[in-house]
Amino acid sequence: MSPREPVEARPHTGRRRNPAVRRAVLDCAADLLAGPDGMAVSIDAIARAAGVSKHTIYRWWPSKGAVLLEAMIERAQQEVTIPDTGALATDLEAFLADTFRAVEQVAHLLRGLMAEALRDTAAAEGMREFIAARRDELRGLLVRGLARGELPAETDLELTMDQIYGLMWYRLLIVRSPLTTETAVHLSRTVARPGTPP
Amino acid sequence: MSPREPVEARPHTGRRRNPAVRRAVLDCAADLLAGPDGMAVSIDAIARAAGVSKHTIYRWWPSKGAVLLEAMIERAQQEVTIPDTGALATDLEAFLADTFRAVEQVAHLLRGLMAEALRDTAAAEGMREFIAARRDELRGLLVRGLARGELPAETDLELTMDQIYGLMWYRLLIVRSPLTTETAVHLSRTVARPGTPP
Amino acid sequence: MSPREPVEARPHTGRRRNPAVRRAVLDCAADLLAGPDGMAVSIDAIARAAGVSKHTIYRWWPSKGAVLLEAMIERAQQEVTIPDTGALATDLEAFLADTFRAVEQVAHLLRGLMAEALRDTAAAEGMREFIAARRDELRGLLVRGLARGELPAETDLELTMDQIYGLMWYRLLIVRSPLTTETAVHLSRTVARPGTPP
Amino acid sequence: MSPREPVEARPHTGRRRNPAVRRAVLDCAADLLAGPDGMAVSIDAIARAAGVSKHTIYRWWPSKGAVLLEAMIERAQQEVTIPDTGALATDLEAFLADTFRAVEQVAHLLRGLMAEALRDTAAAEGMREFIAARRDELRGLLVRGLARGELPAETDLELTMDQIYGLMWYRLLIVRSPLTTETAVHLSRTVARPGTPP
DNA sequence: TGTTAAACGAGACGGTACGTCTAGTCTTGCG
DNA sequence: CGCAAGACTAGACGTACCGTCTCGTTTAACA
Repeated sequence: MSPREPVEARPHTGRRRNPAVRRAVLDCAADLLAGPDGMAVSIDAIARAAGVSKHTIYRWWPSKGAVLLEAMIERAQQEVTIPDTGALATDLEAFLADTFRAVEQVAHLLRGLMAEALRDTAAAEGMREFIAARRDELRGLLVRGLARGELPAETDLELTMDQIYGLMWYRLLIVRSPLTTETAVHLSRTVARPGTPP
Repeated sequence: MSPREPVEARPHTGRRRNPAVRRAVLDCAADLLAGPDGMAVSIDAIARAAGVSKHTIYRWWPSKGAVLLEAMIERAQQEVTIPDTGALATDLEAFLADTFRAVEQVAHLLRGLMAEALRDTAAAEGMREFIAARRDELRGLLVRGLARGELPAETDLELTMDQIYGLMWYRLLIVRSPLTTETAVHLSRTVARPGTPP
Repeated sequence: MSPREPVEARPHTGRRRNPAVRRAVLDCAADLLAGPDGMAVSIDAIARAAGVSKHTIYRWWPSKGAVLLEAMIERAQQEVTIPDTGALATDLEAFLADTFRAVEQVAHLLRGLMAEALRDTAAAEGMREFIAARRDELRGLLVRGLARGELPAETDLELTMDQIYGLMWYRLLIVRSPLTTETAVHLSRTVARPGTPP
Repeated sequence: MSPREPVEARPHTGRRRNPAVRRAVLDCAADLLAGPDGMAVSIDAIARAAGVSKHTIYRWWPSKGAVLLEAMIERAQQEVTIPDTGALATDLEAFLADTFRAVEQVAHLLRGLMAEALRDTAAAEGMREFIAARRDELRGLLVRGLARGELPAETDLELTMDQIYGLMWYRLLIVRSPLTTETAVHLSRTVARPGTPP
């Protein structure tokens, strides 16, 4: 990611919220987090980088965490498609590969967001909501697989998901090892043993 | 945890490092984190609570993260014994139950430590070291099980461990659901399927 | 002064300046200054109280100081009559009593205006003009008295006026003691010693 | 007044308040007020100029007004001596000349302080205290003159002082005409008519 | 009768200051 | 020397106000 030019030439929009401002803030927040001193980005720094008044940031976002959350969501928006081919093993593999790819791209953001969420309750809540939504997608996938008998009947879905997302966050936040397509393959196999019958 | 009396009556030890100071700092740090406004404890607050000079803290620890790390280690020291009965399923179950119990007791500390580690590289490094040590214990357990054929030969141990510790941290940091003995039982079963042969 | 209703029902006047707007702004500015947190009234507060857009205020007045100045002038307009009975002592007394009465009524405004004038050169200039006009009235009075020999021939008129208006502002801004009719009487006597000959 | 070097090389004093810091703050505050954009000096600007943390300023002074007040007091400290030769006319003249000279030197400070006092009640209170002390000095002088019969027996001392100090502040804040030794002479004559008998 | 020009409300925006907070460094003086 | 006390710098936090801007609506004046 290039160092992003000083934002300029952003015509006023009068009494309407200026979308360019929103863009600039979210982009700069994301970029700064990805930057060299990434961890710990200040609102002042974002405001300065985006050529935006601090006041404007606080007008639209209640806290730093909220800015990072929205920046992350926007960047992660690149559609993790939810496959449904009828075979859990392949669906899960595709879903995870896709998810991991998306997550790796916003790894910096996610770390910064987490740092915020660990101090700011509101940020934590927002993050949990986002996570819950994503979790629902995976649950749907697994439920279908379970219904088709592609998972042991006694499988504890929540536990399974905790293992999957747990591994993801663990690598992201703590050990910082990469989340590759290969990881997705291996992981989906431990969950949906491929030989499991129809 | 009771609100811990104001530390007092700590006689000088002259030119020797005063162990009581170390104790007071670590204890107060841990207690404050567990307290009502837990997240985000300041060095000033710790110093005040411990009746200790900030300077003294910085003489012995390089940063806030280091204090929290050591506090956590001390508290977690309550010996997670590493069982070796010859049966992976039961050993793993015992180990995880023990680990989860210990972790739940220092959950606040771990969250505070993580918040620090996400900003302070040094703290992160210290934490990773501690985590690696703990991981080695689990690896030993699994390796023995693998050697006895209690795990599928093709099992990727690192991935398995990422799943286990991932789940643990995921619940700790993000979803904040409890890590019970039951969790340990279920989890160890998904890893070492009890019926798996010798 | 009653808390002044929320301004409402002010029909548009199209491309003509709306006199009701001017009224509302000046009245609200004056009232807010007289209010409990009087010192330091913001344009936003005036706009809100007057139910007027900030833009409208800045269309008609160049700065906050200008608004306060005009508000003060309007309120002070209650005609300080310039007596000319032929006797300086009584004329001066009447003039001062009248002036003091008027000034006491806009004391809040004058303090607020002064606060502004001490920061904003333009406001200061406007205020000086107003003051100079009022000063001219007093000068006329004194000049006539001097011509009639009711003042010592060597009297320095400017110094005398500085003493009179100085006392007034001094009490207004600094010691905040009241400017009563009695003050006017005493003051006019020290200036135009009543026994002074014809 | 020269632009005052960037303050530097100010050795720590440990747990003792650093007098050099106090000096730097007061000096820079005074200098900035005297500077080209004199009116409206910010705490940030003072801190920057003095090479001092804002926090340090707020540790020792409760508000901007308090800083300006102390800066003014320090600068005005250049001992207005209180003469007592036994002749009111000459004593008063000397006192006023001295006072006016001192006041002219801190005119900028006094204006800035007044601007603050008109918004900040606490600053106003502090200023009033200082003014009252100075007023007491003058009162002593006049009381002695009155006792010696150098003033008309019916003279209202407070009114007289209001006229004197009123003129001073009026010129300082409003008309901005200079307070010269000549002013002192004229003024003292209107108060203590030189020919007034023993 | 339409068209245009200005007044107006709403309120976003950049800039700048406020006063508070924390991390981490430093010095004094006691024991 | 170890330590308590606490001053100090750096810089982030979130709030407030100023004066400028643009939008969309409303009416009066002009074509």
